[in-house]
Amino acid sequence: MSSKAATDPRVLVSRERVLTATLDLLMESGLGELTIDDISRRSGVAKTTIYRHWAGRSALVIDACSQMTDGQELPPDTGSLEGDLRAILTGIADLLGTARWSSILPSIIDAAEHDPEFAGIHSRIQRGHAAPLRAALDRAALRAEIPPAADRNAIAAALLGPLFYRRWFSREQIDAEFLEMIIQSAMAGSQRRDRPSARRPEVELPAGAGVSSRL
Amino acid sequence: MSSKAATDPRVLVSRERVLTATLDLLMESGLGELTIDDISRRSGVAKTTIYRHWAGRSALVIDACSQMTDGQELPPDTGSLEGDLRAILTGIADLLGTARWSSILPSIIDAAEHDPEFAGIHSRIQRGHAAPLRAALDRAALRAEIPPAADRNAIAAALLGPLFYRRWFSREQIDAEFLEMIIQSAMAGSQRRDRPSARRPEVELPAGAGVSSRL
DNA sequence: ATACTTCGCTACGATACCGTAGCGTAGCGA
DNA sequence: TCGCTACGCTACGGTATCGTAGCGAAGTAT
Repeated sequence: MSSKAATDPRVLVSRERVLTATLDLLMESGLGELTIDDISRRSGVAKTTIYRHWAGRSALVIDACSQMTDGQELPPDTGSLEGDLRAILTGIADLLGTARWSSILPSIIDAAEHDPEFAGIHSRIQRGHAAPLRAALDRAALRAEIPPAADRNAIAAALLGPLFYRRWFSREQIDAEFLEMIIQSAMAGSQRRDRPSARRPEVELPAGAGVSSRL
Repeated sequence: MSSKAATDPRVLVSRERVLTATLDLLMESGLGELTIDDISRRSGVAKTTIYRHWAGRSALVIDACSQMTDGQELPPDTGSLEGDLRAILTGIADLLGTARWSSILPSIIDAAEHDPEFAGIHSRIQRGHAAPLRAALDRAALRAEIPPAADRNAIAAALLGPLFYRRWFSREQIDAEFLEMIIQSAMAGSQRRDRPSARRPEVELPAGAGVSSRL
């Protein structure tokens, strides 16, 4: 009773086979097509065993998605903002082309739009791959490469947004020139901008241009 | 036989009620939860009637999504690139906060990831809201506000990407300061960049940083 | 008025997925 | 070796959704 952590190797292999099968199916067919029976067939694990470990489809999917952020590499520190950005964005561009999560994330985002539990998962994933970028921007602020009052969330959006846009919206190729252009743009744009909350309480938009935040 | 276009008012109202109910349900619960029975209940149109007009769920959803791009307004021409961008991005930010499609698009993007038919729909929608921006960039190129050889697709990504990122990825507020920062960044970044295809045939990336395009 | 079309309704059969129960087997730990 | 645990398997009952058939009522056009 002291440790609920599974030590029995049979449990571990069952869990792993199910989770990987879930991610595979999620990548191939999306969240809408995902069924427990398919997972059972694909993983070779009996459906009853799956229900012994997870309460249902929802719990399983959440579990699988949650551990999708594992295996993160530490952010590099090249000594300059430009070098950091180039390294980080190149890595992300790489993931966008190959990694499982670039196929799965749309399902999670869609689910997050309607289900608060998935919104939480997505929020964690989101913070996950923005973290190296935030760290690099913090270092750059310390080195005074960007104004300390600069809105780093906005800069992160200016950097990551275009990449994601190309992967999921315009479906265009991401090449080195594109990355370079994005980096130069963001660095130029970060020079004269203040973080709003540091100066004024809040700025109202003319015509409700805000997003009704669900989280 | 000359005109398949429905003139019978009963057909028209049936079609419209079904389509709007479909979009409503799509917005509320997403594509994964959408069923014909729900659409029938919500619209008040009998299920059999729905099947008289559409071959199945897929055809109906595609039809509904296709006409989501209608009602597009003409892009303004303020005379300067900066003015055009401000007007266009403000409008998009507005839509992101209120319009139906900002809730539905994630479902379409997710479906596009696995279904080529949805990929086509998404492609059309995508071109739809990038069109005013492209027109503005073309005008700016004619006025030599940006280099004629500038990669306008990349600039569009640098402008739209951050907005979409805030709406669906980071789920942060989009305020006027953010828009201004994005506009300034993109305009600065657009000054020294060439359109790759206009100079060299194609550039290979060092480490497969490209997106395996499905379309 | 009358012929034609469309609709709503009920009732189906078929299929798929859910989640559970029971039983025998095989692997694990002491 | 010997309990204990987890597993696979089969078989369920329940539910939801699909897509279709048939019929009478209501609307449309001429």
